[in-house]
Amino acid sequence: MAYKTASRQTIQRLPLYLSYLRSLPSDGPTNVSATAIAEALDLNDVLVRKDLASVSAGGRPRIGYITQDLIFSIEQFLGYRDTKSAVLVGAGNIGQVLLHYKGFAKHGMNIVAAFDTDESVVGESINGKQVFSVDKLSNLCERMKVRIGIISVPAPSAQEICSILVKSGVMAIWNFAPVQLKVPDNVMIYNEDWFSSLDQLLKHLNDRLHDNI
Amino acid sequence: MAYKTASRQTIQRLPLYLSYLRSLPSDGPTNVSATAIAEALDLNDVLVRKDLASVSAGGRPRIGYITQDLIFSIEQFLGYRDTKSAVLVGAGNIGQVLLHYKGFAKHGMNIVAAFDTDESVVGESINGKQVFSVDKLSNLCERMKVRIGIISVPAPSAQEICSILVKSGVMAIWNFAPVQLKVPDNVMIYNEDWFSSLDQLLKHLNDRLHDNI
DNA sequence: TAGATTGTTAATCGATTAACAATC
DNA sequence: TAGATTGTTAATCGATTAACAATC
Repeated sequence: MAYKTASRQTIQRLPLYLSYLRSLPSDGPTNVSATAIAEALDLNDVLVRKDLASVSAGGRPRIGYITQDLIFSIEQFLGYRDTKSAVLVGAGNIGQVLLHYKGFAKHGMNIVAAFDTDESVVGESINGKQVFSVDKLSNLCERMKVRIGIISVPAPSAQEICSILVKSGVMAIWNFAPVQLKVPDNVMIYNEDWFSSLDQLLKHLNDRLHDNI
Repeated sequence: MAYKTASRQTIQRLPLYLSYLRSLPSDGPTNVSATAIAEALDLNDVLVRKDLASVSAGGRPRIGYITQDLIFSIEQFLGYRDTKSAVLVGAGNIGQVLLHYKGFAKHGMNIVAAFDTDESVVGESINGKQVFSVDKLSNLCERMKVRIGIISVPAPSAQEICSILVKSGVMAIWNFAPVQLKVPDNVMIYNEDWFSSLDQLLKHLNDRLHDNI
């Protein structure tokens, strides 16, 4: 199969299409048109067609795409269809939220273990996931060939944990600590930066309030 | 003062500049060049200058910008310098994390009260913020002219809470529930969509793993 | 057939980068 | 002065949208 690529923007929209397609009634029509998707999501229809072209085998004029095939293609493209293991470090507030999330499986990610330094949490089991001492982190990652690390520790410890993860073979890090982590070029960092969207919200609100004086 | 505007991208970068500027040693030089900022943040220097032009009174050739003035200008532009009140609805896991966050004040936002339906939490105080029954939500928002609502309730209740907030005069909503909320055009929604960045991480990891076969 | 829909090619748009003159 | 730096104007780049031919 030719290797398909997609722009960052396209990858951001694909999950939207997926959730729309999944929301369609299962007893409804088996086909769906790019025009319909575009209208439902308030996007340009050509844009939708271009995005879908980077994922699917293509639709048919007058008919559109076969809904189920499209769902499958998007899931496959995004990698939802083969499960990847992840470790979570920091079983505090945010860590607990993540450990309780049920949606990760649908996205093809499985948290196999949690880690913390706090002795009172170590040994416990949260939503079926065992919490280990951070001492064990490196060893487990290497043994299980874990490629995804989730960092939900306080900011001051984040870099240290990050370095351990990288040394243990982790290739992608999902970072919830408000720190700019330093990693080698071959490791990907995704920062979950709440303040970024808050800042935009506040900026726009501010502008609106001033306009209305 | 002429009304300054900035693109969405610029607004996203301004907080980066701010955090870099704040990180500079206070006993160091009082000036900073766009070139230095650009290098530190791995950006193009002309880009930085353009961004700063939309915020500040301008720098001087050979000297650069006065660090403190620049910090002030960015804070002012982003609206950090006048505090806005917010209410938080849903004092569960994520809600607790947000209530404990200390950084909001620096961004000009203050959570004045929390709300929940769970009787066992109502009446309690989390990090100095009182938790009220949701019944009181509408009344408090109107009385205190609150313009920001933070939704951290489970997905099924999100739309209902959202409607109450909108009816009570809230103009901007920061949504942590994984739901597409419906609001009038004049209300701004900012979704904190964890899955979006997770999807990109997983997609890239997938591509990398396949490349290396 | 007529018309809805796809997919492609060209035009537009906005953001970034390059080139360069102005300045201290 | 020489050179670092700013800010502006033009070129480039990538993404979106428009126009349109192909198809069922």
